[in-house]
Amino acid sequence: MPELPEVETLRRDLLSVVCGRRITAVTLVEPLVVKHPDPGDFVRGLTGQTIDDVERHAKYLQLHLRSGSSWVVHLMLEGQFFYQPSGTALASDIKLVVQLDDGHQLVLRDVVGLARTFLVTEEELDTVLKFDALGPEPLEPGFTYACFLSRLHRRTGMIKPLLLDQKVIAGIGNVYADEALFRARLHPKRKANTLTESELKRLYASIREVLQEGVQHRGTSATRGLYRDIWGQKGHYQDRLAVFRRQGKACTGCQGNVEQIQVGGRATFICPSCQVEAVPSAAGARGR
DNA sequence: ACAATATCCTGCGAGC
DNA sequence: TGCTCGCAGGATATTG
Repeated sequence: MPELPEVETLRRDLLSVVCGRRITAVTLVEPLVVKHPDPGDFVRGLTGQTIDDVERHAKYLQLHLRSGSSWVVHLMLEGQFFYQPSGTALASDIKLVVQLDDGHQLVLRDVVGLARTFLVTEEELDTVLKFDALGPEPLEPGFTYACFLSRLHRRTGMIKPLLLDQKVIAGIGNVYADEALFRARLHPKRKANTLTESELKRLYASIREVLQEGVQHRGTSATRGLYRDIWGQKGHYQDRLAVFRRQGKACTGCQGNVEQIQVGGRATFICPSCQVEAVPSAAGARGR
């Protein structure tokens, strides 16, 4: 499941190869992956376009086209996006093949069938994709501690589901939410409005750290559907995970073992001794 | 407005 | 062995 670090890795690699490339042909194998506009208009609109830039918004990849429109891809749980020589034998579950004028093809693959793609105008980025509703980018300079606090202001829900909410903060998924909460020594079921100032500071720093490290190590390939980069290579952050999918294994910070629990309907991994659910009783637990 | 839950989809592991 | 069942999980819709 590609999250911010994985999609950011895809973005950077893509940027290095597709800028200025013209799309010479589009083969839509599975029309259901196109959510906007209708499949025919998608193929006609994409064909002949030149790619000028690649951006990321939360877990969306946005390929800017010279027309001013954008080709947007969301990989959801198991989507893969490859850049490979044209004519490379196609794997199973290929949804879309886009030929470029450099003798390469961009391939969208997805076993589960939840990945989705769009061709949108500048205006439709907000009306169709709701980009304007996305929370702040946690690795951007604008994501200050004050910004982080404002996103959690008066929120009463459990902290982990809030971290997963793309409208609260953009780009965090199940892997990095668990890693950030472990690093901050916070139980995922803690209510946001019960977090103390020191806890909030720890969480803010931890979110940035785990995402930065994830990017540095080119993402995590430990999950179902194995994340791969545009060349088909794995990331390396799975070797550094402290809790995610490490149930039964030794905690990296104490003598205990990692456990798996359910939080908000999601599999969640914690060290029960490092991450206690109780609210600290000492002073400083001012509500937010 | 917010919180909580169901739904989508397919492969896979557990259990019988 | 082969079947069923439940789970995985990001985004979205729905319900409270």
